[in-house]
Amino acid sequence: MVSMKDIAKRCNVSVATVSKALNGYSDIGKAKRDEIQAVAKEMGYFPNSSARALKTNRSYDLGILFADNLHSGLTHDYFAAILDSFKVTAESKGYDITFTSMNMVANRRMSYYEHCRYRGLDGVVIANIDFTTSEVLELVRSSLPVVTIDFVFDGRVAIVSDNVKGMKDLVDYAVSMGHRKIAYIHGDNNSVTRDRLSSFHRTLAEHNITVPDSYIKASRYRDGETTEKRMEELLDLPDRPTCVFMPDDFSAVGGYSAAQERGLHIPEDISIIGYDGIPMSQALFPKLTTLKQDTKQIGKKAAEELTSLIENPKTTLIEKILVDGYLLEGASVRRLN
Amino acid sequence: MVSMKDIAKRCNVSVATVSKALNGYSDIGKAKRDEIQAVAKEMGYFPNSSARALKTNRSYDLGILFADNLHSGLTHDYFAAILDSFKVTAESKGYDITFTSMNMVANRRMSYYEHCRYRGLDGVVIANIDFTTSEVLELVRSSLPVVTIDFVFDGRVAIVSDNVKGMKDLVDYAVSMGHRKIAYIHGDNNSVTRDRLSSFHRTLAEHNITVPDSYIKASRYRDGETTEKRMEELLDLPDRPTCVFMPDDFSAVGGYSAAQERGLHIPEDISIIGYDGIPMSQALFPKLTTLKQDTKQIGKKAAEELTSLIENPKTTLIEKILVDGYLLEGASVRRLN
DNA sequence: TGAAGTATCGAAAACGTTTTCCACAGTTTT
DNA sequence: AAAACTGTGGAAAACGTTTTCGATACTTCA
Repeated sequence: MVSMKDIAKRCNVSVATVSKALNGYSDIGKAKRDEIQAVAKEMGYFPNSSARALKTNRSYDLGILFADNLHSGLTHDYFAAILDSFKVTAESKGYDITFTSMNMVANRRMSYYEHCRYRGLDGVVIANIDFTTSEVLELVRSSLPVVTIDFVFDGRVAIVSDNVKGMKDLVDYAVSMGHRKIAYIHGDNNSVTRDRLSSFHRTLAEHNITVPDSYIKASRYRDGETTEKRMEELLDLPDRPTCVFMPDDFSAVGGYSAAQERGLHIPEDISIIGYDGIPMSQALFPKLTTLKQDTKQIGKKAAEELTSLIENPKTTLIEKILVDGYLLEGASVRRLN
Repeated sequence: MVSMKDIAKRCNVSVATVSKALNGYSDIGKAKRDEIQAVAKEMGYFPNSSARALKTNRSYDLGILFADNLHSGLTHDYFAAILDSFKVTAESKGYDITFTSMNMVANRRMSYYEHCRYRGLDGVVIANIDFTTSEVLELVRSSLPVVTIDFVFDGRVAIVSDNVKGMKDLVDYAVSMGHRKIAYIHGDNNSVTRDRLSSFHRTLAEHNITVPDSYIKASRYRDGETTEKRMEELLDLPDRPTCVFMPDDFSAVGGYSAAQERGLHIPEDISIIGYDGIPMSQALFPKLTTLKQDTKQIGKKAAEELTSLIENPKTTLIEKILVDGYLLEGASVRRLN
């Protein structure tokens, strides 16, 4: 590998001069600067990020923490999409992305925080399902720049998909289509679910619609089988709902299956509404009506906030940045009026 | 940050001794070693990966190169699953994972190879769709340890899903179910598709079954809409096939839609076969019969081969490592005999 | 008892940068 | 003509490690 020393030797200058020429310092003559840059390019020079990081305490490397209980890992559509968007805009700003999951060094397991320090990461984005573990808390309470997704910590900036508005839009839509008997199979018990659930109830209340307890079922996100079972229970109800909200698009397929196995047609016999707006939802038959979460925007904002936090620490903290989704009208909801 | 120097001062030893105590060298007394380790832990010491990498030329960081033409990025189920598995086993071996996509440094775009050198990556796994770009070639021809997925380069180790055997298994299955009129909507023109297509033809020939040209349709991977159109064309054929192979599970949903929109039932009226075995395929109704690619094994093998290449450069190269999948029998194929 | 061996530790160089401070020349101001 | 800038460049320290080589003290052996 060709280093600054090699260039310095070839140009008969010092390494300090080379550094200045290559990094756009002003106290250097134009002639020398041009010569050095030319030689550097010719010799195929590239800086060494380790040396640079060692000296400057800046790695231009961002961590992403992404661990969920079910270990769906990168196969989780929603987070994968956010991550991808995060990656794209972070890279455009000159940052690399490194995973900050569990790791070993010297036979000892490092905590997330330790891992970040070890790698000298400039900041980290947390896109977890479970934010309550002590390791996550250690990271959040540290001095490292942190941005969280869909979870709010005091004093930390969070990018959150507006689940309240999203659910309201969906309920409003279902009601506008004439539905009054609306059920909700919800996902795991976390802040996202609580937001959606309370918005579900509040919006129905605004429409003066009461929802029986039997219309609220607990399933789990991305769990088609469990959701299918809950759907069957709803379909077996004496006073069956006309429209059922699913935990998410993926498990909505379980809802489809439950209906189709009973010979019911969607949306003629039963209407179904999803959440997420993943590509698959529009490949289903009939196309799923769902709320498209703006994963691209979420990832982009996360990267922007994180880099701004890094490069400009005095920025006033807007703690919570809400990102709107939008309703994706498929053909899975029947018009009743 | 507490460094070795701090520990050395506190223990009245030199940094060299601290380094030895912490890294398990033999030329150090047990008493001192224990004391130093205790103090290190107490002071919350962690090594600095940049300094270490600078000195040793080993970063314990692996690159993953993952760029496709459609920019499906991390939302590509198949690659995301492989990546996740790669990540898990690489991490268990003490390596971190960094993305090696395009990147800027000093306002100049780096090539993949330059990027790897810049970050001092120990090796890189390439899981691309398109392996023919000059940048990928530059990387492959370099001296960096490289493992490729589903593509074979001379002198490089490749992990490839056995598409020949996979397709053979599927065709054998369809034939065993009594199907003779079998169509194939295939994906983009690349080596994977060519393997599957030739295996499709060869296996049918072994069964003395001829397939009309009109039964072979070109679509694109993960493209539900195009696949749906091709499926419609097949269904409109005067001599309609009884069983249709899809490019992949995701676009198979397009096949389902085409059939269901015509009021056809799966598998009673038309049988459908997918490829990949992604979770969604088993959430469909009816469950899709497909070939489950062993993404977990592929990712694991890739990580194992890459780390072994790094840590033990003299390993004899097994250039091509085939990974078997297995048939996932759903309910989307009707028994005709 | 002297020589040889062994165990333990440290000094110092090195990895490739960045950055501060100083030096020197030439130029402008008094 | 002295003083004060200005522009350009270099010396050297520093970042936190690893690693070689030598030094010292202590054992062991003949």
